[in-house]
Amino acid sequence: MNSKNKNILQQKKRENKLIVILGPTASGKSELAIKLARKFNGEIVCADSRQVYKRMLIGTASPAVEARFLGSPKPSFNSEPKTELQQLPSHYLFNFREPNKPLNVATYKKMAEKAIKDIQKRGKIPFLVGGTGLYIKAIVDNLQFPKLKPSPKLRKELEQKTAPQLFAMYKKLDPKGAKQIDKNNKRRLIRAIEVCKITGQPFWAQRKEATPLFDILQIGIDVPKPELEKRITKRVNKMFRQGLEKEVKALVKKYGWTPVLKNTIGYQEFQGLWKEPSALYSRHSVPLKNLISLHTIQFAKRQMTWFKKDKRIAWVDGLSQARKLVGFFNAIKYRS
RNA sequence: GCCGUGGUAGCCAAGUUGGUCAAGGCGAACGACUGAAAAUCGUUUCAUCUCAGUUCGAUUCUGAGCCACGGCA
Repeated sequence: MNSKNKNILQQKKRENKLIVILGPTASGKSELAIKLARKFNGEIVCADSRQVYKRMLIGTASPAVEARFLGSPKPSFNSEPKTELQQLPSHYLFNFREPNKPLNVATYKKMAEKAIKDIQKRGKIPFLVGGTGLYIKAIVDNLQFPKLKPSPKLRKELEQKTAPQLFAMYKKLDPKGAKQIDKNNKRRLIRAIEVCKITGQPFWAQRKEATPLFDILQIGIDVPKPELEKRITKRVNKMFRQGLEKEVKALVKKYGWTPVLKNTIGYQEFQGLWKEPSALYSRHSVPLKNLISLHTIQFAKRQMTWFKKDKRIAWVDGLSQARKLVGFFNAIKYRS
């Protein structure tokens, strides 16, 4: 290979970088991402299945609460000095989707890839930041989803059946897959049946990865469990102070209890609590806070279970990050 | 002090007309995960208040004690 080609290759590789910052909730991902992005001329792409939604800022600890770079609605966040705001890196895929229009992995993947490429084209470094394991995996491993949209009709029909019935159905359609599938998990069974029925092919054969589109470094933030739990409790308290209850009420008023709201920690817990409008805060806030903290802690555990499997992740303890990152960034800094 | 009710896992809670008893839920630990993923699902873990009596056998029946709750004083 001559040196010219080599150069082009190298150039290409540089243009292809993607840095992923992941970890459980409340581990400090956003903060780290903003710092790094500032330092290395980067921009941030959301990898969080809840921060994509509009008006769900406080309960998802969206970075849009701290700063208004995405035009978050209320003037209460307005007090940040302008210079601070201007220094904030651009954020993509935050706070953009209506909570009554659920986003899913496949759609997310398309959007995120587009955003990443766009950032790269402009010579900046994309930082993919979030805690949704599947969303990150979709990008990192370039997951190829079966090419069909979910069919609400079929799903509704299947929803009526019991898990054993669904399993029997699936077994007929895809005997191989049936051996591996989680046979009590209706949600998975329904999807698997859906794919088989519509495509006429076994579901298992359609779970594919492709070569990654990017040159990726995954950085995980590892916080010891007791400390993480403390941070979570503290953050839940903060959410209430910031007006979580108001936020939830406004959402419910506008959209009703949509699936997204019912499936989000920090929101779902409010269901059925507003019989007398004004009484809530003092009466329920303690048990409510505890419940939300508990669910968040359990969620963090699930996130870690997912992330721990991926041996490519470089774990940092939140302080020694810089050192571990230097090597990776050298190539990029070199460039300009 | 008297009367009543009750004491089953870290918490809530079933049941045994006496038979290797010990459901379930929450929690906890661990895990899975390809178009709902902050979702969904799996595995494991832990118990009969104490002492005595009746009995082949007591978690169940009897008595005493301790504790909790409610009522009356």
